[in-house]
Amino acid sequence: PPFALNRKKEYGNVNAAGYVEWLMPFAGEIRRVLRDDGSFVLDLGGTWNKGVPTRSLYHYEVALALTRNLFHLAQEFYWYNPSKLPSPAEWVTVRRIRVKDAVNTVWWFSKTEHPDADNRRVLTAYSESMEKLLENGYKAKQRPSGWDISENFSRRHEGAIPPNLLRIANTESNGQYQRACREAGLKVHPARFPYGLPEFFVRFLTRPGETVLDCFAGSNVTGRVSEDLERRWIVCELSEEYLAGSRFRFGDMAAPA
DNA sequence: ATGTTACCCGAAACAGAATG
DNA sequence: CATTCTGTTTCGGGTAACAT
Repeated sequence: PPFALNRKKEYGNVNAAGYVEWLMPFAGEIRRVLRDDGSFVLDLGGTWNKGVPTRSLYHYEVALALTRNLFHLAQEFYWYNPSKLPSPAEWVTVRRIRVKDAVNTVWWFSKTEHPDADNRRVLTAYSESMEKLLENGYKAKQRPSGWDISENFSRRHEGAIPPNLLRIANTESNGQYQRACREAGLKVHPARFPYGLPEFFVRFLTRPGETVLDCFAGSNVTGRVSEDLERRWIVCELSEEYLAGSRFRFGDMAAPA
């Protein structure tokens, strides 16, 4: 959904005060259509209290409200976008009393305590040092921190289990969607997901043939990802112009209706 | 009193082209 | 094929000046 930014984007943002009240009706409907073992993933960027260099707690208020009686919090993730600009400028680059804000919280909610999930679908390559460790062997013993590390630790699996910090740069500049929008004179959506973000959660939390819903679709990266991963998908978007542009993600180069 | 616009400030990543 | 270069992108904030 749109974040509670002080500087509004062209699609219009909601203020931090009242954000929970605004979001709750959507959350209720999402719960209604969600399978019992389904997941609800919510990407919420942070924001600042107007006029002062202190942080709003609105995204935590959202999490508290949603876990009161609608959802369980399965896990929280952080999307780290290393290519974020050093902003907000007033506090970060002018007065230099804060550092740049480069993570979004991504809340993973579920209807029951055991949503369908499998981290073997999102394994990553082993790090260089883990590769060395697997090559040279590993001495099983109790570590100083108290961890009991067994021989099993030197077994090579299919890959490394990812952390809940997702490092995904958002720098795409010349994709099919952007080029086609420019040619057609349609506005490029000003806040798109990098492909890898929805990809991670669709892989992790759904299986082929299952259905993904994005009710704040924007330029429909989620739909494109779901299509590629052979999931069924349904998206909603308020702006017909963004929806028209999103058709370019599917090779539909005809002038959108 | 309230809304609008211009201005200011700056770091890193990455795709794709060019070069070695 | 590996490296280097080029162009483009990124869910901002306050403030001053001006308009309604």
